[in-house]
Amino acid sequence: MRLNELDERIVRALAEDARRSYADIGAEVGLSAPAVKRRVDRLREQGAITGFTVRVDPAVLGWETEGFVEMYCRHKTSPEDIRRGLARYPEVASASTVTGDADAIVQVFASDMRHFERVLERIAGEPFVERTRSVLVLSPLLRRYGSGTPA
Amino acid sequence: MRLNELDERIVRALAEDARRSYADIGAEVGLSAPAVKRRVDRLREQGAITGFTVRVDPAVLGWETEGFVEMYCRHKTSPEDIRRGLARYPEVASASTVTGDADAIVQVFASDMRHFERVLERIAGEPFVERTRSVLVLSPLLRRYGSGTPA
DNA sequence: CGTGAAAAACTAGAGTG
DNA sequence: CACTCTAGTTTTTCACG
Repeated sequence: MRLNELDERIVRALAEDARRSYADIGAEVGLSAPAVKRRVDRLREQGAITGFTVRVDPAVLGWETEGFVEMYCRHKTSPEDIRRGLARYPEVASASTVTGDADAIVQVFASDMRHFERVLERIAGEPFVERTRSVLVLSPLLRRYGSGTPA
Repeated sequence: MRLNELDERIVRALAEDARRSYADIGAEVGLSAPAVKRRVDRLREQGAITGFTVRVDPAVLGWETEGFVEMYCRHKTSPEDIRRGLARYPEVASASTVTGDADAIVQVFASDMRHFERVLERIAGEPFVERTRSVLVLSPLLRRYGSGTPA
């Protein structure tokens, strides 16, 4: 599915500021407020827009420690198994299956090193996990588009 | 800076749905709508909340190909050099310096494989880059908290 | 899609503990 | 100082053309 130009401009406006009024966005793209709302509603129904969220400074919420965990899984582990297993961790901000040696890359936020270690141990103990390899984030350089901050 | 419990619950509510009304959030945390608004305003002033954004299915916006690029940099490359160098790429959603062999991990979104390859070549050609190693995302399993989608 | 009216939400100000 | 209450304003929402 692709969006037409109008939908894309609306999404772009919302990405910059999701609390702008429909009338305001409409003035920018050349539509009335109800027309903008109708399109946003439709985009939500179609799953193009999956929600609205807030961009937060991670440190302020106490998520001081961030890392990436490469997961090596047992044979015959399905992506859905991994997803279900990881969904239970609030510390997991994102996870994807990937090409290369590892099966998945998991982005983890923790309050401190001890917390990170504890999460890592629990993940490594999941039945579908063979082993893990992780790197810690030293400093986040760039974090655009509201990228991954736990709540 | 740390937040008190009330602020944290408000932020958590907004992270789930940034368009919930103040009154609605207030009912959950035990405050009136104006009280919630005042706290949100203050959090924005303090920089704890940096904005509101929309969660979008990347594929719908034409970002079909995602990958992680490990960067190995020349000696004496500062984090700030890396940041400045990568900030010019709209395809770069996030970048962090990390522990381990590589110096930085960069998350890249591209429209397709050819586009991804082109971006990778340009990044590898940056003067501060020695070599890169990249993995492609096969399927995104989990993407919470508005995690990294280009606009 | 736009218009216009009703309902809801926002927000500034005043008053209270 | 932070809250609630109140009231005016703006925004959202929906029916209709």
